[in-house]
Amino acid sequence: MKNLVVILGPTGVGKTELCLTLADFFHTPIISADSRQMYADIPICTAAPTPAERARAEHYLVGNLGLDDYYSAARYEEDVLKLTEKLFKDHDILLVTGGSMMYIDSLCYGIDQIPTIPDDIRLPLLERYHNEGLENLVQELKILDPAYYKEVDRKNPKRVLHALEVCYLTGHPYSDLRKGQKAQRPFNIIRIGLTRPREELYERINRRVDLMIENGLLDEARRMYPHKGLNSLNTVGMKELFSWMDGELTPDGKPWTLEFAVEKIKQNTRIYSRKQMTWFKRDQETRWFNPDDVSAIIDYIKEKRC
RNA sequence: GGUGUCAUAGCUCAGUUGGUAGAGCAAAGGACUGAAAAUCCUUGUGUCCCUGGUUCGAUUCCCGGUGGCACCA
Repeated sequence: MKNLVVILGPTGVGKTELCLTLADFFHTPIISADSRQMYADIPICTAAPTPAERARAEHYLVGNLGLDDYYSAARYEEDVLKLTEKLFKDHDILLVTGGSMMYIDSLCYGIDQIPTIPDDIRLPLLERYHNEGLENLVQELKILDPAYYKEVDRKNPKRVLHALEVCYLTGHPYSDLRKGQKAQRPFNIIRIGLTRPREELYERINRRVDLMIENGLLDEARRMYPHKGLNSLNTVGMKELFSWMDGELTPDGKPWTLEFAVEKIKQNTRIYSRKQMTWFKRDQETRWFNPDDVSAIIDYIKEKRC
């Protein structure tokens, strides 16, 4: 039996460093579970493993996408399953690490088969949303998929729009395709969560943002600025710097300063880390550790591996 | 030193013609099935600067004090 060790946790907790240690100890490659580190052009912003770090272990799914490549949790599931099939030929243990909650869950538990929405369906709906507002579309969903209408967050445009997209594309209610069944994997999954006292985590996040600035985050943002509309750049660390470059106004009516933008990056990263914890906490199969407690983590992996 | 003005939530400020107060931001909690670092929801008790006075009742009016700011010396 093969083992997939999934190391998850909030941003900045110390996943990268721990995983390099584990990869060295167990002689395994590292598969990233980070939806933003996949984009090759924003390594500083996403705190992607550096060339030096990548030299210490084989890395997969880092810097493998262009800014306007389409990607999704479903593709991630598919890509990693293919990858593990190949890598398990030479390894009994593989490491997966990252903080993208939905990617990790789609890998561990599967995701329903729902077709990818082509632009000729997506774009007109988006336009209708901008012109007509959300309420019209919600009413339409009520007709096309009354079951989903009941449970969906009707104030969340992304949810409502996606449900409609699926209805239009397939001709069936979106809820018919939402099976929510847990997938069986041909390998043993060991889920390890990393956490720290909140104050400590926040300090690490703040420090890391300062380091990013020192390491050239501004240049990275300037290079990306021409593409700022892309989803891949709707990312903490880029969007705040774009706001600063655009001279956006703060709540009290003054233009953003660089200092303000940096504070916002820190703040939004902290908020993001909390959202990650909210998601991760509810999973019952995750065992939690402090990332500094390396020997306990190694012992746990040894105990759980098949 | 004199005159004026301000002092209310972690911050910026509303407000109460006298019946103990509310916005934005921050902060915290939550949701989450193909754009997820996205998107969305919920949560507001604080010596209303301090002492005294008037009043049934003062954060609100009055005297004094303290601190900030402005102007005059």
